[in-house]
Amino acid sequence: MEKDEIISSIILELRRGTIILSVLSQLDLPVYGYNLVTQLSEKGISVEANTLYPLLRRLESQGILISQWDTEESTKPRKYYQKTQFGEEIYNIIKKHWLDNVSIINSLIEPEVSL
Amino acid sequence: MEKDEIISSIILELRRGTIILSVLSQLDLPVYGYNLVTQLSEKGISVEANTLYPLLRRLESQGILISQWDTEESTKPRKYYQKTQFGEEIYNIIKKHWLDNVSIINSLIEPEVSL
DNA sequence: TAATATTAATGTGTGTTACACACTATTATA
DNA sequence: TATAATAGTGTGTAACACACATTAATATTA
Repeated sequence: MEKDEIISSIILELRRGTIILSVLSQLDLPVYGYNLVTQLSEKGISVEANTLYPLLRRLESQGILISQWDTEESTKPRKYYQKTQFGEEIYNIIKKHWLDNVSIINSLIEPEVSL
Repeated sequence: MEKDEIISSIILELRRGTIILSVLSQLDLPVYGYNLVTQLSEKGISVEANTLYPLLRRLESQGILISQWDTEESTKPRKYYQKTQFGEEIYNIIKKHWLDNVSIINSLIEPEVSL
């Protein structure tokens, strides 16, 4: 296994799990999948479309999101997702976990934070 | 799937990947596995021993760590791990990725950061 | 003191889960 | 007619949890 492979596999694991957080953060208003990809990409988070679509479906099956087809517009049919109230609840919980975890890890990797 | 299951599975994914970072952060000096578990636990990171041991071996097989048995002491034999120079390099790279990623995600989940 | 339980320390094996990657499919638009 | 927009499926991989095994030292109790 080469250096680049090693690094990218570790980076992959690092990003893993944070995708849900990123996605949920964008769903205050209804957004469709393809738009999420570009939107997140613009903000520095690169998510594969073929990762995102199953993720959205999974979150919907868990009751975190609901979706609605929009076939009215003069464009390809789009499936808009938004958080349910349950999803909002979940989002706040994992957001807290994230922030806690970040501060713990940051204190581990940068012991000379203070002053 | 119940609420608690959903949450803990998401949290699991969130923690996943950060374990390597946490572990590497503790290996400036040689440390043995069991000690890592307790040490990280004290600092707020709970890692299962049966997660850690394979992880350490994996990192060693990738050249990130080297190990050395200590059978001299009047205790059970301990396998001490420390970063190689390559490991140090990798650590710095993924640390940077982590910090970048954290700031991106934090800006996503807390749009009202400034001032 | 002897017997036993607990802690310290490392290890293996299996199942689950999410992500990447490759692919298909359809409709607008350039 | 080709490319972008939009959604989907299927397979492989890799890491983690969980359960279990093993040995040696220490603590507890008989």
